[in-house]
Amino acid sequence: MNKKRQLLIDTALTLFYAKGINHTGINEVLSVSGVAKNTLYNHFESKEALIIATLEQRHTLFIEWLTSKLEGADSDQQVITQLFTALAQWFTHCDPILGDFRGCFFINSSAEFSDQGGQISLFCKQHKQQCRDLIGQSLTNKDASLLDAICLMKEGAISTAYVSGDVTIAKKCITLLNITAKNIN
Amino acid sequence: MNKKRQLLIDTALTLFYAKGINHTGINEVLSVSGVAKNTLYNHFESKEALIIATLEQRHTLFIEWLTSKLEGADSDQQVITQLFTALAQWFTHCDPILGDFRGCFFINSSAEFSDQGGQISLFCKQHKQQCRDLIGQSLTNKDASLLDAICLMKEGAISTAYVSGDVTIAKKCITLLNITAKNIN
DNA sequence: AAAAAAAAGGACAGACTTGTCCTATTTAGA
DNA sequence: TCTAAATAGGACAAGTCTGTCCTTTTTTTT
Repeated sequence: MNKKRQLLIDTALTLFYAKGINHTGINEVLSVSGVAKNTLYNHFESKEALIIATLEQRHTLFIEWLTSKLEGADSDQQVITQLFTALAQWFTHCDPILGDFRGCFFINSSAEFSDQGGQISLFCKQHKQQCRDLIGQSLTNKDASLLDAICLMKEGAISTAYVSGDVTIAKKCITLLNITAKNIN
Repeated sequence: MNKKRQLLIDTALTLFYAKGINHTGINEVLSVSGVAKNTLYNHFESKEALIIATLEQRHTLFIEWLTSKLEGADSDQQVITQLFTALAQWFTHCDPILGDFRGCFFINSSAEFSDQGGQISLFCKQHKQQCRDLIGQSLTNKDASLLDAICLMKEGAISTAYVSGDVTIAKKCITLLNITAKNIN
């Protein structure tokens, strides 16, 4: 049965993202999901294995979300607009796919586990790289500078929205990046 | 004696920043500092009180560092150059004041404690606001847009340097922000 | 030098954590 | 229907954590 496995991943991801991984015990995942401890350890070798599975789940979800949001953009200006409009929706808790905004799950997880070079940090790094690649493919300007600017602003916006609580920042990025895009060559 | 109190804060800050707050127990702070548990709880009501004290310590240190790095800049272009050159030094572990780079202590702490509206999250938010104010005071262009761009890039650079391990990103910000600065009006 | 405050050094409680093991029950496949 | 796998439901071990309490020693102040 993969149903129990999936239920555990879904429950763990929700709790990990909402409360932080270290503040969520295995027992809480079990009581919320209604699954027995025996079953969890049949599917996952350890808590870390469950963490990795939640990272993979969130990664798949986020890439799907990002892909759909970038779809149909046929100019760099449109890529910028669509991307940061989508981020604004996420920040204001108006996105049904990504759920209640509590920052970036991967940035948060990297912060919780400062095991540099470890499995968790490595996964977060790869996630960011794939997001960058995806945005890069949507751009017609293949100069790396514009992509740099967009990704920097994206990371900055996520961090600012979460730490400073400024959810209006995503919209400002659109104006700023359009200035950059027009003058980068 | 404030010496013991300060020693506890220094030791805790070093460990908290290096390993994360949740992965650093009180007992480790005690054994590394050589202070007795009794003494710690005479100076601090709880672990959370010690955490707040380390945040205050780091805040003071960071503001001093930022102030010194922005000193003498008499153009916006120079503010940008000096700020991101300083960040580059920090990222490459070449800064003796801020110590080994492990991301932003405040972003990390916010990620660890998703107690939105809680004491820790609030302090992190205020720290970011004060950094913004300090940079804003150094700028001659009092339009908020340039300040927005600089702060967004700064947050993005810190996050990218830590999660993606790209320490070259700070230098790229200088070029990008100079484009923004020239075309923002 | 005497009195008071601070710190050391442990022991310990209580709660929490992950992970193992056992038996009974339910579910799925042959 | 019969068999085998999966799950439930606990008990439990071994470790962690924060925080309290005690006595003894050191340091500071009067």
